[in-house]
Amino acid sequence: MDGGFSNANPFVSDQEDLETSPENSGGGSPPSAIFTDSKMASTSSPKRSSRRGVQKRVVSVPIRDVEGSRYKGETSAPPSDSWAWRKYGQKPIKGSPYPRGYYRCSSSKGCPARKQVERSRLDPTMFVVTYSCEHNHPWPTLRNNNHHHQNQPMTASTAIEVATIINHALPNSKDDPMVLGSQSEPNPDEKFANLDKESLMTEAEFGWFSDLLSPTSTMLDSPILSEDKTAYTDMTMIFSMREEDESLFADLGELPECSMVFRGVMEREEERRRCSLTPCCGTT
DNA sequence: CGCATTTGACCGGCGC
DNA sequence: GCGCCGGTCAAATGCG
Repeated sequence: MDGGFSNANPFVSDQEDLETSPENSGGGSPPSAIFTDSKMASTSSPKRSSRRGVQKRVVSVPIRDVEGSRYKGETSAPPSDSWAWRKYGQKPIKGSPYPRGYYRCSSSKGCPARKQVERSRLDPTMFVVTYSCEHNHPWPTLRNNNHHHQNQPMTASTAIEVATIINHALPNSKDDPMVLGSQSEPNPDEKFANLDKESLMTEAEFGWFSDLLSPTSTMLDSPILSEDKTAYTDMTMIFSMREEDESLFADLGELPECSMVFRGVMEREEERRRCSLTPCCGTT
C-alpha cells in the first residue's frame, strides 16, 4: 500500500524538479516518473552548470521495491535496474533526512551514464532515481555493445520502474494531469501535443526502456522469454523472470493496462527499431 | 585477490 | 569575497 502501486492511478504528478521542489516529491503527490532534460542541471549544483546537454530522467520508485534486496535498510539503496551501476559517492542533501547516492554506469569504461538515488523527502516510501547522461555521447547499443547491461536481468525494481514509466505513458486524455517529461517545453499543451504525436513514448525518451522489450533485446533473449514471444504482451510474464519479482508484482494491479501499452511499444519498436539505446537518455 | 562500497576531501558554481 | 552546497574523486575498507 505504501508502495502506491495498488492505487488506482498512482502515477499522477506534475512535479518537475525534485531537487528544488521537495514538496513535489511525494507529499500529496503519488509516486511518479518524471522525465526531464537539462532542466534540473540548472537548479542548484555547480557541476550541473558545466554539464549542459545533460539529459536527466527522474523516476520515482516505491521503496518497497528494494526492501527485499541486500540494500534493505540502507539509507540510499539503489533500486536495481537493467544496468550495472557503481556507487561513487554519497552526500547528505540539505533539507533531506536522507543522503543521496551517486552511481555511474559500471561496465563500459567511459560510459557517462549516471544516476542519483535518494529517498523522497516527503514520501520515504519512495526512491527518487535520477538518470542522466550527456548528449552526443557515442553509447553502445544494448544489442551490440552493452554487454554489461545485458548481464543484468530485469529485476523487480526494473519492472516497477518500467511500470511507472508505462503508467505515465498511459494517459490518453489530455485531462490527465500527468506530466511526462518536461523536455524543454514549458507549455503543458505542447507537452501533450508531443505526447499525442509520439503516443507518449518516444525512442528518445524510452528507447532504453522499450528496447528491453524489443524482440531482439537482451531481455527477450532469455530462455524464458524466447520460448514464447507472446510474452511481450503480458508484463506479468515478462516480470515473472524471478520469483522475487513475482511476489513484488503480486501487488501491481494495473499490469493488464500496462501490457496494452507494451504492445504498442513493441509495435513501434518493430517498425522503428534502430536507434542506439542507452541506459540513460537513449538519444541518437 | 579483485571488485564494489564507503567516506572524507576537494572542486567549482551560485547566492548573499 | 566568502560561505554554502552539490557533485566528484580517490584512498581505505569490506566482501565474495
